[in-house]
Amino acid sequence: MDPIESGTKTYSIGQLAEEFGVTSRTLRLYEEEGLLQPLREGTRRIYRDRDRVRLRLILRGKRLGWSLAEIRESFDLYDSSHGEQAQLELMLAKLARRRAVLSAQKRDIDNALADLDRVEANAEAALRELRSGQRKLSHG
Amino acid sequence: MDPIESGTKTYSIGQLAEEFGVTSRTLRLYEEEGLLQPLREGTRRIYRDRDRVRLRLILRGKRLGWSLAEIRESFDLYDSSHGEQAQLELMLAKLARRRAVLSAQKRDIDNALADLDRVEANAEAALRELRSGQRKLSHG
DNA sequence: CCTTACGTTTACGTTAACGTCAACTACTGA
DNA sequence: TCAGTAGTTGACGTTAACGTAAACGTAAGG
Repeated sequence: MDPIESGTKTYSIGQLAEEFGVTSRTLRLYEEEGLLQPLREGTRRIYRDRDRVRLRLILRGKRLGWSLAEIRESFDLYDSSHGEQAQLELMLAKLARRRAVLSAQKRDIDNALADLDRVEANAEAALRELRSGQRKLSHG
Repeated sequence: MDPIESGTKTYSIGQLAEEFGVTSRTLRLYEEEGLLQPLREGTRRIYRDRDRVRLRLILRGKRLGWSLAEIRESFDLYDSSHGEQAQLELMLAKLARRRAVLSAQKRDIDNALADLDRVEANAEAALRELRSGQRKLSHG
């Protein structure tokens, strides 16, 4: 069985931390907050691939400016796709909210990028000015 | 002069706070942090349209998860498009960094939206299941 | 003149997301 | 056997971004 590494690799806290560029303190905090659930081998934490997937999602959430509470909420959403009717309907509502926020955020980014474009064009023009001036000088 | 309100309207701290859904404490903090520079009328703060523009940018930054320090840095970038050569080149480098971060953030959002799609589809399928079950029941 | 509304500064309180340190355990290689 | 490395659980420290409260000033209205 398991001829080519069927994805059952495990990781120590140090390995995982290093791989994702965080500290072990951070991983323990995420566990306290219910965002990660590594196995235990005695007292040591054992992280599996599913934990890596979660961690990836956590860090993506952070890059989007979410709090740990919001990230946990999103996990709860993802996990509860099989409930009763009221549950599911509430979930769909929450998903819609998230979608709206994300879309707005996307618009914000596009606007910010457009601003960047303008400022960058200005700066480049100013630079060209300066350099053409320099050329004249060195040829004078 | 000023026949149709040429954009010289001013605002008290309370008005501005209310309009943008923040507290006056927040506006004072932003001022302390160098993000806003309202005029003074005696001791009272007088906000002009340029302050509203700034505030709008500040709040956009916050929605993107930026710290106040990062927001101020972006203002500094925008304001310093006319410096000497070294300045301008440094600025272009910083702009490139920002652009990269924003683009990455945009990819993150797209991925998050795709995840939402999947979860939402699941939930809707589950709901349809439940409802079709209900229909059977009420027709039995 | 007195209250009410709105503003001011100063300063301490609070929450999130970690950093840092201490004291301890467990395994490993020389 | 002992040093070194990596892990563990507390617990206290720190920074950012405000909230909150105290003590005071000022203009308007009854």
